[in-house]
Parts: sequence; structure tokens; C-alpha cells
Amino acid sequence: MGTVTRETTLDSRQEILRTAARLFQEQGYDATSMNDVAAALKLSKGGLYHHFQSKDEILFDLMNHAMDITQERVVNSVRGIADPEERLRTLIRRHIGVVLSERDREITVMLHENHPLRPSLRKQINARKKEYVHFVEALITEVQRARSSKSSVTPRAGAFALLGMINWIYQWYRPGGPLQEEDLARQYAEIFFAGAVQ
Amino acid sequence: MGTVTRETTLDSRQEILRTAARLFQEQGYDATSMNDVAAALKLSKGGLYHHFQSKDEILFDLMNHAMDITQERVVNSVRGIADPEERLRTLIRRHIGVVLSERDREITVMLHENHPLRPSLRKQINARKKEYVHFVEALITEVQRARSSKSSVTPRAGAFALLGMINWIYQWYRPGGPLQEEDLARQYAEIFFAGAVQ
DNA sequence: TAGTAGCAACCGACCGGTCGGTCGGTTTTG
DNA sequence: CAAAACCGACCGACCGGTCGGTTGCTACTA
Repeated sequence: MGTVTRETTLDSRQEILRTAARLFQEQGYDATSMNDVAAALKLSKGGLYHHFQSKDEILFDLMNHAMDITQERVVNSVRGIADPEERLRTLIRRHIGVVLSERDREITVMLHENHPLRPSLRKQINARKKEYVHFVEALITEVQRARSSKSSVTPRAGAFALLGMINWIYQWYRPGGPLQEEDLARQYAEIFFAGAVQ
Repeated sequence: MGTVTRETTLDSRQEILRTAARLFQEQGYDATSMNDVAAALKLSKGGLYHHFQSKDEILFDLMNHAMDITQERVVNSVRGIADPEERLRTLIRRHIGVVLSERDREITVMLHENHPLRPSLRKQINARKKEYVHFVEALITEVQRARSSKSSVTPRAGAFALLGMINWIYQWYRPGGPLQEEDLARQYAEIFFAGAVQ
């Protein structure tokens, strides 16, 4: 049936995206050639171009997929939590989980590779990123209100600081190291809620 | 005199480094060709190669210079402050100042371009980065001790969180925007010392 | 059920262009 | 006049991308 064919095609694209994500993360986008991607998939370059029209398209799809994952696994999954504080704590945990996930390397690629994308495509990704920042910002506003916070930290600066410390993790975190994901999430939440030296 | 000649040469190298830093920051390292760098200096590629042996060497010198700046303008400049808390607050302010400095674009290049450098050179840069992390870590330890802090945040996680939120700034900060450097530094310090929703 | 039409998947040779880097010779300068 | 600074033509390698042709599976038919 046509349906079966479509599914196969989608699977191929997904597998290509996952492999490309791995290579892009390991070597960088520019340093990874389409030949590299094809070879890693045991494909010729021509075969690879049967599935994607350009290197751009792979990166763009990759980043969109990364935003889909963030939307599902972070945003949507905390929407049901009533208490704002608990919602923010869970968001921190989930966001860290996504950044550290071995499976979803698309996220770190999206975090790192800003320049290579054509301006029109980059704008679309940036719009989705901004949407996420605003979500976090609104959540921080809620938490401050619920706590009758007297902090002079604006939700905007707070959101950037929080996302900064989380999104930077990929720069230094090594899975085998002493700092485990759960512990890291707990400490980062504590820093954001009460500071690091209180 | 030899000295004069040497000085001239050094000036040329510095100017090349500054121009290269600007281009690398604007377009990315891989996307910037040696021709681009040469042209921006009104030089031919051959002329450029009279001053540097390779593109690698430029990037390596750039990053080393970035670490020199950090060492001078952040580390050395806070060493004289006796009170640990004030020392850390000043470090935050100075570090943000360096990241946002228009003149020192080397820093954001160093923060962003990790992959392109050959492993042997990259290790040297990473060693200097680690040194800085340890400095911050030790300072956080001191502040916690001085405050008799009961925080369960380890100095190591605290250092990574702090450096993360600061080093991420270049990803979103636009000089013309509403958030000014002084204000940003104050808010980030507050977050780190007391949290964002206290 | 054997045969076949059709099509997605794939190959590999190839293209124009650009890259980092080289080199022999010329200009500038102290 | 020596040496540093610089030029511009050039090199081999590799880049992203193309294309005509082949393979192999699947759906349909006689």
C-alpha cells in the first residue's frame, strides 16, 4: 500500500537525521561533509540526496525536530502541573534531561550551530526558540507572584540565566563523570530558587 | 633596530587577530576563508601567510589571547579584593564585561568554536579554561565558608552554573537592547547569591 | 502463480567552485 | 642594500550538488 511506502520513507529520513545529528555533534556541521553522512549510513552521496535536497534541509529538519522534542518532553509535559513552583522545578529537570539525552543529539546541534542556516530558515528556528523563552519567562513570573517574591530579578533576565546555565551543560558534561543527571538537576534548581551560597 | 621591527611585526599580528576575531564571530570560523581575512585587511592571501603559518595558528593565538584577557581583566583584577563575597560579585561583573566587550571578540570565538582546533592545540586551551573554572570554584568555596552556607550546591556545580549563564549571554544579547550591562550583572549576581524568586 | 509494469531507492562518475596553503618574484622600508 | 612585507598566480584536495542509469520490491494482471 502507499501508506507502507510513506512510512518507510519517513523512517529513512529519521535515521538519516539521527546519524547526521551524531556526526554534526561530534565534528561540527561545517566539518562534516555529505559524504561523511552518506558513508556512515552505508549509502552513496547520490543515494543520500534522494532523501534530502540539501545539507541545509538536513540541518533545518534536525533543528525543527529538536524543537518538537523540547515542546513534547518539556513544555507539554509540565503544562498539567498546577503548582507553579513544582511546574518550574519539573521543567528544569526535564530540560536538563533532554540536553543530556544520548538519543536526542539534535538539541545540542541546535544549540551550537547558529550560523550555517540560511537567514530565512534561521528565522523560523529562532521564532520557535523565542516562543520557548517566553514560556519560561511567563512561568517565572507566575512563581514570583505565587511566592510574593521581592526579587529585583526580572523574569526575562531570570529566563535567560536559567536557560543559559542549562544550555551550557553540553559544553562540559561528560556522561561518565561524577555529576549525575538527577543530582545536577537538583542543584541547578536550588541555585535558581535560592542561590548557590545561601 | 631589531626591537622596532619586532614591535611592528607584533602589531601586525595583533591587527590580524582582531580582524579575524571579528570575522570569525560574525560568520563562524569554518565559513570564513583566509581570503576573507586577507581582504578585510586589504592584504593578499600570500601577504597574510607571511604573518601566520596556518588558519589553525590564527585561531589558536586568538583563543590564547582571549584567555590572556580573561586572566588580566577578570582573575588578576579581583585577586586584590579581600572580602570573598565582594570578590565574587566583582568577578561576575568583570566576566560579563569581557563577554560583552565590543573590542574583545576573541572571547566569544573561543566560547563557540571548539571543534576546529587540532586536538593537541585544543588541549592547551582546555587546560587554561579548566584553570579558570577551578579559580571560580575555589572562590565559591570561600564565599560559602564565609557565609556559613548550608547550601547543598557544590562549588563545582555552582561554578558550572555561573559560568554557563554568563558564557551563554553572547547567544542572545544585543547591545542596543533594553537590558544594559550594569543591570544584567546586578541581576545575575542576585540570582547566584539569592535565587531569582526569593 | 508466473510474469511484468512501475517506482522508490540507490549508485558512481562527474561538475563547477572554493578551500587552505605554496612559491617565486617584486615592492617597501629602516 | 638587506631584510621584511607583500603580491598574485597557482596547486591538489575536497566541497555541495547533479544526473543518467541500475537495482530490487510491490502491486497488479492474465
